[in-house]
Amino acid sequence: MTASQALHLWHNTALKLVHSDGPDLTLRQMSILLHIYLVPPPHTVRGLAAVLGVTKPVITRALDSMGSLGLVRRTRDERDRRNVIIQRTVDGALFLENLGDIVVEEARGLPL
Amino acid sequence: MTASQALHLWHNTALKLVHSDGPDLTLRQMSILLHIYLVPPPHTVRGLAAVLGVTKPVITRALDSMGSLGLVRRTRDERDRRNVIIQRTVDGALFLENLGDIVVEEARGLPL
DNA sequence: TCCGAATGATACGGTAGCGAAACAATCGTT
DNA sequence: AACGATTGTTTCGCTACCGTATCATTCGGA
Repeated sequence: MTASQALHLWHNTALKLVHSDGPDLTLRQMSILLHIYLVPPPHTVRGLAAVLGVTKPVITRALDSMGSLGLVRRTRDERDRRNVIIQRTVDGALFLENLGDIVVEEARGLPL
Repeated sequence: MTASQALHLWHNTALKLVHSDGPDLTLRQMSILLHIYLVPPPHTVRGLAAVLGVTKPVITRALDSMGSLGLVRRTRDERDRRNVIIQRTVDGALFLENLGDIVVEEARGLPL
């Protein structure tokens, strides 16, 4: 894959995401969501903050937003009640499934 | 490319963008920037609004933001002074060059 | 039991985005 | 010259995000 192809792929995919009337996630929110769904659990606020290199309130806010969108769910860790375990949802999985399909589709139609 | 690979590609790239202390562009801003640099000129506010499917103030605001970041430049169209021509800059080209390199690099290291 | 450490949430002031509507400048036509 | 159409910008009220600092809860060891 060349740099030019990569930019066209990013361009076409971003454009489709803008066109779709789905939720309008920040780059950070997108990163968090992808991390939760692609990396084996458990996921905590502190862990995500470390991985993303951002402060904890950023994670809390992102979980608030995506939680009210139904993309993610919070549960207390019963073994250490200070922790919050972030869990996947059906809607979140569908959302990312759709994203993956868009990327694949755009990659297929790329100029050589 | 499989959907899983696509998601990993998106994940790794988004993560690198979050880590980098570069400008934090919205998905819409990213779309606009890519369009300006990948599609032959001329580019106008109205044209971009139509392509993105958003209102004109969205484009004006995005150009304000990215203009002050040096990623984009505005010029009056002297043949029809109602139009504003959006032009590329060296910094904008460098920014996207870097993005392309990140995507290519991440695509290379993808799990099979 | 008590006290420091750790985790996540909240408060605060500031910035930036949004859509809808109104505005200013310019053009083309009459 | 005058008028309507077109283009881009601005304004308005609103929502959401940011980092810093602080708070509440919980844990674990002295």
